[in-house]
Amino acid sequence: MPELPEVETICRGIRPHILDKKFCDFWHSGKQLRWPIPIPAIKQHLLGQCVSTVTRRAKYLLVHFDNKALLAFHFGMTGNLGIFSKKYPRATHCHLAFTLDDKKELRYTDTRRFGAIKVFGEKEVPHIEETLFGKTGPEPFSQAFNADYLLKIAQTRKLAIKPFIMDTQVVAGVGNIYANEALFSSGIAPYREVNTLHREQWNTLIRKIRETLDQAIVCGGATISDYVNAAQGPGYFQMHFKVYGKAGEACQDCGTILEKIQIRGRASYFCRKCQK
DNA sequence: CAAGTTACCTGACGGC
DNA sequence: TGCCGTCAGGTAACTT
Repeated sequence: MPELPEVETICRGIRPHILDKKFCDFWHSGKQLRWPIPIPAIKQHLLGQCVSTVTRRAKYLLVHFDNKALLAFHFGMTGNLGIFSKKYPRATHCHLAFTLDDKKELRYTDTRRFGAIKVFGEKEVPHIEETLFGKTGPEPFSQAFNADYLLKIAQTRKLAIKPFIMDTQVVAGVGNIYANEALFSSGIAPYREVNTLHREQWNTLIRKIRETLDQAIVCGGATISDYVNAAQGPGYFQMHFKVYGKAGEACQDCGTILEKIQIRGRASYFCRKCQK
């Protein structure tokens, strides 16, 4: 899916197009996403309302309305949002479309339908930090994501570092691609058990996770497979991966052939010499 | 409680 | 050409 940088890119891309616009009508495909599309809540809380802000939390994109209601999108593996002219035919896997008062449409597409859409009314919104994000860890750019925190939660666990940093309860927004990239940049092997990492390594990893995500956001989100940014163009620049998808190629730092292994069922790419 | 496995769904790709 | 297996950005419900 869109990992954090892609969600951030979609967020920044659609924000100027929907800010202060009214949600006048909607259409849906009738297909289920991870959960059913909440038709009654859309009618009750969103129609006739204007967008006040558009934000991101973890891998969720959040559309806030003047009546305090909230529309939350999760993109799963293949979800995306875009602004289209009403005349432009809907894509095959478009599952939800909102007509705005400028006659344009905000369209959600999702080939694999692993994504999710939730609506919260005014009375539910104050509780989403417990309901929607109750088990979600700190944002990677927040002060709460620090070495003390990681040392504390890692000391009793023997999990490999890669699934650990991909765990949304540990830190929000780091998926498979950027976990691989940040670990390479940190010189830490993906299978390294978390209770063996020292404070200095955690500090390096925190810094590299932030740098990796930040660079990807600057690049407009990675351009991979069917991901297209909210402006419907490719990422502004091709995000350059150092290890992801590069098994069999030479490490850019030492020339060793990069390897691919499975960790917890996820493809993990690394350099055996540079990462310990 | 931690950690491993499976399921959800479609499409692209490689081998035969 | 087509059939089959494998794999893909994520998450949550299972089991061990």
